[in-house]
Amino acid sequence: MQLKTTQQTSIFRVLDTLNRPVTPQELLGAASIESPGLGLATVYRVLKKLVEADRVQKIELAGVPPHYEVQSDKHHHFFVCEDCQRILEITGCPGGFKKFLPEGFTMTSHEVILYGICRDCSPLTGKEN
Amino acid sequence: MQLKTTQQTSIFRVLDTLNRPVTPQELLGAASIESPGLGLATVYRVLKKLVEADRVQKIELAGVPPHYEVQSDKHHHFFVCEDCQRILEITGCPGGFKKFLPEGFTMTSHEVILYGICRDCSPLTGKEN
DNA sequence: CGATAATTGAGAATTGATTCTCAATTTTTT
DNA sequence: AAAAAATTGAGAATCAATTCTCAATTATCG
Repeated sequence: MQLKTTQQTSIFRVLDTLNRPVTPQELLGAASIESPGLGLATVYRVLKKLVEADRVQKIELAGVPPHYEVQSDKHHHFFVCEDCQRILEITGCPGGFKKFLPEGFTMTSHEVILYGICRDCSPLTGKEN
Repeated sequence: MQLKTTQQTSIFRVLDTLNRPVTPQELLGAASIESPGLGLATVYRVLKKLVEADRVQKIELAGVPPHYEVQSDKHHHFFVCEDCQRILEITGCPGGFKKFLPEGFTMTSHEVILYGICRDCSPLTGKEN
């Protein structure tokens, strides 16, 4: 997929710059600065094509609405802040999950999600304190 | 929460008997055998109360609709069959996730989801073969 | 340049999960 | 058993995420 219009370019660039999973709404807000008047429908349209082209990944985790982020090539997992609801990519993985599979089962992939409080929301280090 | 009516009893008993995460629709189908005419609204009503009473857990995993299962006291994770979409509880956990947390972050819980093909859907051992 | 095709924004429509409404039925209380 | 309270089923309503519709705008081609 080639990015032709101003809107498409803005959406992808902003997503790439943010460099973390964001909701379509968040993306609309951020990309609207570059592309005033941008509509949510366009954000969804472009995201859909980018996902199909495998340039963007849709991330669905329990407890938070779907997020999108630029496709990353390296194996990673996620951290969800229970306070601000932000998602952060985590690098690193303990691995060795296959041994937990029941007999006869095959594993093609796995996901690890850590829940907790991020630095910004922590009472000791947070921006609010 | 005490189970008073036939419907409530059936819903909980069937859920307990199935002993795996199921969708409200699946539960409706199974419990309808014991309680003919059972309605989906009642299934949701009872599930909601059971969840509030901590006797049932709502399980939300990416790619599949919400499932419900009787509360289990032991730490566990899930396996999602990419073919039949069934969810299976997995016991065991590698642990040691905290070391992947960025500085200043706190972890309160974690989730591990294994995706793959279950035994029944496997071409070698599946029931269809 | 002028026609045709593609894209966009706004809001309506859709989708899937869940909740609400309300009359009918069942249960509980007295 | 009569009255009051709770529960139920069916379908309407809601809710959040996403898609569709359509007229207006923009881009592309000959």
